[in-house]
Amino acid sequence: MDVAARAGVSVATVSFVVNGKAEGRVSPATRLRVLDAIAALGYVTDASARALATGRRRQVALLAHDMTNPFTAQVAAGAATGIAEATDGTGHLLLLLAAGLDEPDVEPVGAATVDGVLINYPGTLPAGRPDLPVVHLDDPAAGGHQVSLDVAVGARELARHLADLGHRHVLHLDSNRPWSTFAERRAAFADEFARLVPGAVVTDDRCDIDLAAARDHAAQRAEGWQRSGATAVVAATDVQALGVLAGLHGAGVAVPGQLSVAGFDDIPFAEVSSPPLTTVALPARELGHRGAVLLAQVIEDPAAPPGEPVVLPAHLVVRGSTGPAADLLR
Amino acid sequence: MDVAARAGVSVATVSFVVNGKAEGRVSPATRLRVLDAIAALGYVTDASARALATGRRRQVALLAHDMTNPFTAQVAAGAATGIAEATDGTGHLLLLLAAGLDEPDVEPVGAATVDGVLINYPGTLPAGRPDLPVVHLDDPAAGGHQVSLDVAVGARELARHLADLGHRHVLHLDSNRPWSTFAERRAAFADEFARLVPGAVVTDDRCDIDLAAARDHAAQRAEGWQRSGATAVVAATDVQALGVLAGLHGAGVAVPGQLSVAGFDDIPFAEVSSPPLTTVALPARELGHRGAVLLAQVIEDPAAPPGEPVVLPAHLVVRGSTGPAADLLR
DNA sequence: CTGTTAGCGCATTCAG
DNA sequence: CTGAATGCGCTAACAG
Repeated sequence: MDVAARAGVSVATVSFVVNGKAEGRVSPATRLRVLDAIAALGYVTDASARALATGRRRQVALLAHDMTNPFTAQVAAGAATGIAEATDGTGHLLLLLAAGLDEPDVEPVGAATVDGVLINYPGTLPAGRPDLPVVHLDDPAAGGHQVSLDVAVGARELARHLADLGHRHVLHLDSNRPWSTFAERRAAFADEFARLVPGAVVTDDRCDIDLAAARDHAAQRAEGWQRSGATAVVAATDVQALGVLAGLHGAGVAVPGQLSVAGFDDIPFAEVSSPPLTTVALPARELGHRGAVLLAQVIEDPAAPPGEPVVLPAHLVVRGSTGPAADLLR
Repeated sequence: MDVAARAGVSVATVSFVVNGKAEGRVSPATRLRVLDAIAALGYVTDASARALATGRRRQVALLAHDMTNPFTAQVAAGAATGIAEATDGTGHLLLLLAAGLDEPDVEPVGAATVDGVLINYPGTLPAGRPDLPVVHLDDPAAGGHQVSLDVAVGARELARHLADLGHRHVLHLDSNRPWSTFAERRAAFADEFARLVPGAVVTDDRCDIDLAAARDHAAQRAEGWQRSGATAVVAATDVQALGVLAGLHGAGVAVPGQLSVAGFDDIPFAEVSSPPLTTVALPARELGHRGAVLLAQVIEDPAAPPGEPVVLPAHLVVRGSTGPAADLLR
């Protein structure tokens, strides 16, 4: 290092001040001299070299299926602040392993590029590094460290809400992805709904988690749904629910007049649709945040056993897209 | 390496087959033997060590202001596919330097963690590494390598569209960020509008690029806007336009009956709002994609001069939020 | 076609 | 309190 030369000290000394371990090792005077030299030379420590020497990559990855999805984006934002906060000073970076809707590229995880992984893509687990710190996000079926959402509570609130409004037949529009969180949403809703209203019927349908897909699907099925006697549709995600809203609007179906609509997530756009969407709010940002903090701990102490999974509350947010069952009005 | 030992070869040989440079150097037989050993031992090459040895980090960063913004998310998605495609096999990773609305953390760029940077955050430039490959996204004011959007063309189309509908007074809701792309949007629109309609008036207003902020702003100003004689509002971004739509709806203002609304970007949600948003479509995904491809080239050959900036076309998409000027109907 | 060797830039012992 | 030496795991010349 020429920084050492310029300051007239050894590389070790420079290393100490750079890493904040100068305390009790380096005299304040030389420390300042080193700092000056660093500033003068515009020296920046090489992350790769440091990683090689320490074994810490100072990077964590977020594995998700689609950054373009508002929910995922919120999780990412939360994870970013969380990891920054938890490793204050050490500064871990967030590596996004989520591009399009297709399989994410897990190779970098194997390539020892990261110290840990946040997984919000159920079923996708990094191979080749069995002891890599991992925390699962909203994947109750996964083992190990995880932070989840209590979707069941919200789903039950939604069931009660619709029951109170006089609905007896609801169409459940599920996602095409076989993830446990979706199974849980459906089960909790259907069970509670059946418990609450005698003779309740929940019809199942499904489509991709995609605005356009949901819109087209709804536009096409709108008439069928109504003919079947359904007075409300509950979508597995807000993206789908908003698509449904658009599809129904296009088909001339009044919401909530003829059909009530609700979703899960409470993404920002849910608040500004017309009508505003009734939805089970899931704390995406906090999910990411808590997950990152947990991951930082696991990285710190990989040996620690999983412990109780963190469970974040979900609750129903009632807005304008749900109203009295249409058949009551006839 | 124990892989070398297990295969009975030297580390160099292993390195060759791992890096696909075995052609003409290693016999197919030993190559297979090495591959077997790798598989058996579950060996993965250490990215840090490789980076240290080669000087290539195999990572690029995307500097943006808010991953939660749909436009940014699309840019990121495009960049991810672009970088993957451009470096096929070499596989660069995408590092996201964008969390909340606050200043992104540029430190990693300085820490030599990346081979290059994609900047979609005008004004923010990585310090300390003057020769780092950089490509600017949609920042016409920036020098060097860049891929931009021809927002002016779209803005003029929008001006013509509103002029044709009989609008003479439009309120322009700008962003609070002093970025050249926004200045260009406003200028191109206002100039063309003034050229097209005699006595045209464009009133300026502004608010944050935030759904809730725009909604509240619109709800509060709705009456004032109308009293001022404005018959249309053009927002700098779709996020703001959608917020305005919600705010006006809440205030009981009919769109496009009393006030027409238009934006810029054509984010996915613009298509499903009610009414669907008329907007100047900006190819966000391609912006990211092309930017990544360009960056890969610059990384490949840093000495090459910038050349002509890539300019992507923007065009108006007319949907339901714009209609005849209200004063014509009176 | 394959093995040997010298760093890449830094953090960390161990002596001084 | 400070300096010199060692190695992290890998790649790229260079020999053989």
